[in-house]
Order: sequence, then structure tokens, then C-alpha cells
Amino acid sequence: MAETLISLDIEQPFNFKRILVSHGWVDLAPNIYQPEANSFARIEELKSGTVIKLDISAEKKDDLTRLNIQTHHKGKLSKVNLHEIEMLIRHILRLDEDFTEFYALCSRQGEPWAGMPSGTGRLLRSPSLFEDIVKVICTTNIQWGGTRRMVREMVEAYGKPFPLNPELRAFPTPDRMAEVPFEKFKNTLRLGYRAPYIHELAVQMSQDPAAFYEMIDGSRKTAEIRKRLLSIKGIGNYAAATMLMLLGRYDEIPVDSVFQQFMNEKYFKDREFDLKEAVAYYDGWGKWKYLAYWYELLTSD
DNA sequence: TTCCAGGGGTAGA
DNA sequence: TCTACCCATGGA
Repeated sequence: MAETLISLDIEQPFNFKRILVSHGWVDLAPNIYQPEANSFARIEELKSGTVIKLDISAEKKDDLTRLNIQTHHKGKLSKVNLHEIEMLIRHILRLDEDFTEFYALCSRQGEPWAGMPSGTGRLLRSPSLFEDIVKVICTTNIQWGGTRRMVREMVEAYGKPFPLNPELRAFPTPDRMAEVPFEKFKNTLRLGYRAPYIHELAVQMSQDPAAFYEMIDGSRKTAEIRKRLLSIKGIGNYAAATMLMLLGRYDEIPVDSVFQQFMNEKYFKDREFDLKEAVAYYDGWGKWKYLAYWYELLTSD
């Protein structure tokens, strides 16, 4: 067993704890949430096929935050491996995303946004597009406990084991899912009607991953990316809005039962609920609608 | 047992 | 673009 510590100093407003409680992602396998330690771990299969465990925590250092990524591995990690780990950490924690404009807007909008803790706004994501799409599909038309179960079953059935503790596994690659015949895939996992969507996605992404990354290219307009996301079976309006959020685009409100119940209770107490009016409530936030809604929801009770 | 969940696909207007 | 209807699964 070997350990390698990677430390990253973050100078911009940054709030690690807020990432952990930003949405449910920290609680989905192969993430391991450690709330008492204010940290989380994650099993990761690197491009080389090496499976490692990452223990991710943060500490305050004067005016900046130091991220500590304790990497547990068998054998030695190459420079390429270490670079890949840093890049994936930067991605899942959104270290390179700029929220300056959002914070300025929050301070002008009054409460609850004006009182938002510094560095809020980063919602945890997964290293790969495949993992995030699969997880978003697993949040549709099901309670959160069901989402956790389905994701856990996928990891347990098809994730590559961590050699130092084979009970822990990485998130399955598209290849590993695609090579399983559909009938077997469907009967191994209890995904309900989502099984064909996820298996088909795995097949397509294993055949032509570049097409998917080209689809979400940063130079594309949000509406264009949204249209492409909607062409994926299993992704509708809610899931597309959630995927856009995960891609760093906050233009769309994810209209689901949570949104409708929250808006109904907060703004439609004495009158009939109007969905268009509820969505339009966030129009003033422009490209920051999702974060505005999400923060209001988090602080509502 | 029935209802429905952090909805979406499809057919038919 | 909008509406009905169907969809597996499991928790409440």
C-alpha cells in the first residue's frame, strides 16, 4: 500500500463544506461521504486502468484554502497519473469556474442570497460525462433512496475493484457496461424502465465518446447543448436542466416535483399554482437561474 | 392495496 | 407544441 498526497491551494472564494452539501452527489457511489470528518472519498479508475482511492479534504491557510487529496494506491503513480488526478479534482470541485458575476448579483438581490456564505455555488460533479448522465437519469421519477440504490448496484456489479479493498469499486466505464448483453444487464440491475436508456448510452459512448464531448463543447450555446442532451433517450426537460447545471450552465430551472412543491408552498399559498409563473420568477437571474433557485431551496427551511 | 417519486417516450392532435 | 397514456421499481 502506498500513499501520495496532492495539495492544491485555492485563492478564490471557496467553500469546501458547501460543495459537500450542495446536492446529493456526494452521497452517490463511488463517492463515500464522511460528514464527521468534513470530507469525502472516492474510488477512481484512471485512464491507465489503475484503480485508486482519493481522500479529499480541505483546510484554511491564511486567506486561501488548501485542498488535500490523499491518494491510496498499489505500486507507483506516474506523473501522468498525478496530472490526471489533479485535473479530475479541478473538474469535480469546479476549481476553475468563475462565480464573481453571480456573487455580485446575489448581493444586489437581497435575502436570502445576500447572506450567502462566501464561496457558495459549486455543485459537486463527477469526473466523466458518462457518470453524470447515468446518475441524472437515475434521479428521474424515483425517490432519492432509489437513486442511491440503483447507482450502488451499478458500481457493485460492473465497477472495477480497488485492489487494496476489493469491496470498493470505481464507477463503471461505458465499455464495461456495453460489453454486457442487454438481457443480462437488465436482469442484474433493478433500474426499471431506465435499463434500456442506460445500456444504450453505454453502447453509444463506448463506440464514439468524442461525439458526446463534442456535443457539450464550451463554445456552443446553451440552447444548442440542451437540444443535444434532449436527443439522449432518458433525458427530458428536467434532466437536461440538471445536466446543464453539471456542465456549468445555470440558465435553466429543473422543473421536477421538488421545484413545483417548493414554489407552490412558498409563492402560491393562497392561489392556484401556475408553472409558467413559477419558472418566470427566476427570469431576473439571467444565466444564474439554477443557482439562485437552488440556494433559495437550500435555505428555505 | 394504492399512490407516486428530484420524469420521459411515444402517438396523436 | 400540447396532451393522454404507458413505463419498472420500491417506499410510504
